[in-house]
Amino acid sequence: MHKLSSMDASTPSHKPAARAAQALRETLEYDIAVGLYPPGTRLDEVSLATRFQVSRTPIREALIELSASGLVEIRPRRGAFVREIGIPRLIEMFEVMAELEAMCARLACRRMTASEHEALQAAHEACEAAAAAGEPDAYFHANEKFHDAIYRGSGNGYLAEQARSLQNRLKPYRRLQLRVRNRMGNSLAEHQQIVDAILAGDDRKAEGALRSHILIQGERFNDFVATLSTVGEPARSRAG
Amino acid sequence: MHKLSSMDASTPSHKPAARAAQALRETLEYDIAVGLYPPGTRLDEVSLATRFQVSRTPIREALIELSASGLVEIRPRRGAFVREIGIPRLIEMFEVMAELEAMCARLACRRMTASEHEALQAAHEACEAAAAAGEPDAYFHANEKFHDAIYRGSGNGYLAEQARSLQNRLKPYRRLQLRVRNRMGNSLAEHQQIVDAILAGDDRKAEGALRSHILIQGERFNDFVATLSTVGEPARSRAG
DNA sequence: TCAACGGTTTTTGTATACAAGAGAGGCGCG
DNA sequence: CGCGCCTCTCTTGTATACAAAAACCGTTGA
Repeated sequence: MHKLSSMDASTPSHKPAARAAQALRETLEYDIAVGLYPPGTRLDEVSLATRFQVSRTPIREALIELSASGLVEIRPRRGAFVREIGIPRLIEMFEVMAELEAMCARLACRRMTASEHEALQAAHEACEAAAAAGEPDAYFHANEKFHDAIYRGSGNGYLAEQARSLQNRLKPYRRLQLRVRNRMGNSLAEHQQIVDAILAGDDRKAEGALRSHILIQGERFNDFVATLSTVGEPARSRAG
Repeated sequence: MHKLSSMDASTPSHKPAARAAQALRETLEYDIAVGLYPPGTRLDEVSLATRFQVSRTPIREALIELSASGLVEIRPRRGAFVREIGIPRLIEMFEVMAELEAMCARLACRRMTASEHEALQAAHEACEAAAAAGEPDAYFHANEKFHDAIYRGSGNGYLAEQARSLQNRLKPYRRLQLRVRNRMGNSLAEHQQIVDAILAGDDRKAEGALRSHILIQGERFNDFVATLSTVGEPARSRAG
């Protein structure tokens, strides 16, 4: 192939990549997530093509994939823009996320196998370790695995996929609010309740615990952005 | 057979289409839904290009969009195939659909406006009319509008989008099972209960009614395919 | 001075050309 | 006669070329 070496400069992983477009999509996802391309940014095809040393074709394909996943918006004959999610929409997404996770928890109570129970506990302990060490990044990753263990435990592969996808979509925002004072400790306590409920098979309790666990995140995020009210809004400049 | 001279020959709508790729996607969605391309079919790019009188480029873009929505699967260097959903996966999807709709109902109880109440009742009456006339197709469309009224009533735009998207994905299967004996009448009765609960603001009841309304569909579908067990499977003949 | 108009330029969308991997089939070998 | 390898073809994936639409910008007229 060509010099793909430069192209994953910003991605942590670097696979051979059967199709360049797919690798490009992942790279762009990452770059958008970390803020290299802030919301509202126009993603110029030729600039991206020159940056990644490929032609416009795979760039376009990657942008189309991103638009399907909702990360960018393609306006006909106008180009691709990093989608601005806006606080109201974000709250809506957290609301849905809460319900998906609650559903996972409910199903997990009835369907989890013994080995899945172990995996859940292991993930929980990893969270404890990260929290004890006071490392937000480590906690963030352990937290992802914790939730993923519940998704898997739902015994519903489609549900797990959807949950994972939305979790991924909300990732940058969840990450932000982890910095809120004592959020890590509270999160861990909530995890403990969730684990207890699931292991006890109490589906009502597990469902409720997980739902509020997520809703709290949404609310905390809401508080958080309220603090930065002047910073959160100017992105809306497109309306002119 | 090949003389589908105009490309939207099989689509009901015909817009000018800013991008051909998007129109192509809709056409292919429709064609797959109605069974023109059964599950497992390989979607050859050049064949599609000649059929639609365009080059491979917009075809590829349409296929990528379809793969993102899950309708087709793109295997690297192998081509695009109409995705075989398989009964287990389908049941999983119905399970998620039930939860999404239940959530819509719950939220709708608290958030629906007066005009949305009217819209819901109007949609319900349209269903009654179609059922009275004994027209499954008309009922199918009225039913879609009925459910959409609830999605909208949830006051959660993201949720509504997701619900609509999944409903669309399940459309062909729901349509199938409408033919089951007396399903239309039962469906209507369930609708009545849902409307009553929502108008009364009884979120628990509405949630439960809508959830079982969908789950019943899934079960009926399961029964239905069980009947055709010999017909449902042969698509897996790749090994042959 | 401002607004509307027309040409120019940039950028998207599509078509075509080219490269490379995957599969089929034939050939040789065991 | 069966198995494996090699070649050849067919298809996908990418690059480039071209068309058309939209943005840009200066001009012109009121």
